[in-house]
Amino acid sequence: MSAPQPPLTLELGLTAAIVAVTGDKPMILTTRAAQGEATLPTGPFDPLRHRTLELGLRAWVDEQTGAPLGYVEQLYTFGDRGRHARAGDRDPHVVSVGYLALTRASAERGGRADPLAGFRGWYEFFPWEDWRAGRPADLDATILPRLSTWAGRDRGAQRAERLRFLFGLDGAPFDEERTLERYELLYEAGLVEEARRDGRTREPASRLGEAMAFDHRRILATAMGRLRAKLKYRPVIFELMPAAFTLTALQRTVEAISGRHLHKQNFRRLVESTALVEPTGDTAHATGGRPAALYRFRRDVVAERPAPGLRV
Amino acid sequence: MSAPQPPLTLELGLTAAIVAVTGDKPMILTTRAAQGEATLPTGPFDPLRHRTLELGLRAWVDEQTGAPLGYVEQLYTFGDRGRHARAGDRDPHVVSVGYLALTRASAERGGRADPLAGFRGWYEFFPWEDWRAGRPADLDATILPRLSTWAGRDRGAQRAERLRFLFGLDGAPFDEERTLERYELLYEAGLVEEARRDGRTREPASRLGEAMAFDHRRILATAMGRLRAKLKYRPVIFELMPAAFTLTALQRTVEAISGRHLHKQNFRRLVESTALVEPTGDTAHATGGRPAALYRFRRDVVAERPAPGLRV
DNA sequence: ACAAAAGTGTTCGTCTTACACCCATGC
DNA sequence: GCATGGGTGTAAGACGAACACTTTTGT
Repeated sequence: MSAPQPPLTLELGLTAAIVAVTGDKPMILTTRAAQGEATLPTGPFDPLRHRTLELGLRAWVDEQTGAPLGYVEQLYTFGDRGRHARAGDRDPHVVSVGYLALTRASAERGGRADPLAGFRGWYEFFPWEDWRAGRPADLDATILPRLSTWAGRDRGAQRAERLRFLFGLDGAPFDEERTLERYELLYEAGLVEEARRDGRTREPASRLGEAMAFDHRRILATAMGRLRAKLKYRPVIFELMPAAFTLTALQRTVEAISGRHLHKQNFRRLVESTALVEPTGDTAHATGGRPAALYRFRRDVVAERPAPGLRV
Repeated sequence: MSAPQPPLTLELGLTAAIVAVTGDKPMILTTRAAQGEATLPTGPFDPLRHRTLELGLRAWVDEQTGAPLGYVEQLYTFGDRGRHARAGDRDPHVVSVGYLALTRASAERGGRADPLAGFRGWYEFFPWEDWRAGRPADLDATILPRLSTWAGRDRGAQRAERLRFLFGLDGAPFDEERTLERYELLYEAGLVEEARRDGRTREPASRLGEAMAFDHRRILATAMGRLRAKLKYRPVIFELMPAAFTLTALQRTVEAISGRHLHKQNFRRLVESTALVEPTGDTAHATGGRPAALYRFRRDVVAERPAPGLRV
């Protein structure tokens, strides 16, 4: 910490976006930095203890949160931690590897849970990504007016076209997978708190969703987009479901993740066509109304074979 | 190098799969390790000199090979360099970040080219991935018989089903994007040289494509799969084309990358529907036959907007 | 019996796939 | 004038999107 002997140490950090769904709410495991901003759980990679990056990640997530991770996928490696390292820097340069991990909501409380950690709804950080009840209110109220001003400062129509394309304006289809691109557009336009913090803009502060520390909201955006895309070609949704579930519950979960409303009949036909589930024989007696048949995921079908997802 | 003072240093290596296409041959830039096996070009990441990983990559590739990189995309970060680091290891632990990069074949020869470096056809390393002239001959001759034996040693039918699915057996469609999964299956089955080298098998040697040093063939497989997938939703193919090209040349390039034969008429309609190209007005007078109209990529359409690819 | 949620059958339009033919040039 | 590759129109089929209605329970 004092002697600047080796030129610069390199440290590898692992940052995880740990996702669960409760009811119709997609959740993300966060902790809280000193400044009060939410952070994603982060741990160091120690090559002495762990053979691979993923094993290292599983180990410290288990130690710190007790959340048993199901599916884990590497997202991206970030080498630029905000600023450029300079000769003479005594802090080690941190390279961080972002991960997406899925866990079941019921298993939320492990033994040794970090008291600061907790699951939060991910749309609190990305209110413009929830289109389940149609176009989000925030969008027309605050986001689009300010984005239009920003796009207007562009000589060509490139910004305007990008805006139209990414936010599904005048007839353009909304592509829910482009979460990261939307976040980056808002960052460029100086409308998210992170852009102010990084000194990229002088725009007045605006609460466009809650900010996160470092570039963690960017990592979360990457995770959301990746998960939304993955749903369609891999059966990862079942990592978020309990052992037995109704088809409506499955649909609610897919809707929660993808942020869009789905057609009930088409969804059911789709699920049936994939043959990924089978009835357990039991029924769930809901609050009021007809009881629903319970299904389970046919793990055997997928075990060793690349299996399809739900192309919603 | 002698005193084991800091517990273990971590080093970050950048490994690039640099792709070009000449005529109908997809090429990969390789160099040669001491043992004679081909390697992908690799360089260290120095956080003092470069702000981001990608800038670091571009810098040393430019220095060493003179190849001007167009599109660059991060693939994956590998933490396990074959074996587990142990306390007392004096070598720094190397974590490597794999990249896919595209360059134009014509620009192949830069100034300060490494004499050992050169472009090689990528199907020399992956003969089973070239389905342009129908199912590859090697497949039925040597690969499938040995894989069938391997699958037969499985009590369930999981291996057999996976085999059927990945290699497009009896009616199953061949999915050209699953390059990595096919390579990993061959590795598991002990049929590639790398599996023998890692001590994973006692199978007799077999020349199933040329082997590469370290896990470089695995990185190349990742790059191939990613590029094949990317073609379909981003206009990256034009990074491999000269400024002006005929539609047939474009089709040959797409076919070279994706490893499949395409329908001429459908390909043309597809290209037209995307509006990604426009005629230059000139024609190319080929060896024999009707001259072909030349086209150029409409860079303006894509400049700032997420644009579609060629969904072949 | 009535509300509330589960569950199903059918039609319509678009997008993909395939086939067969004509055109312009060099030798 | 014929071989060679360039270029196009049209029909059949597959797939996804939208629709409205019946069924079964709890209160």
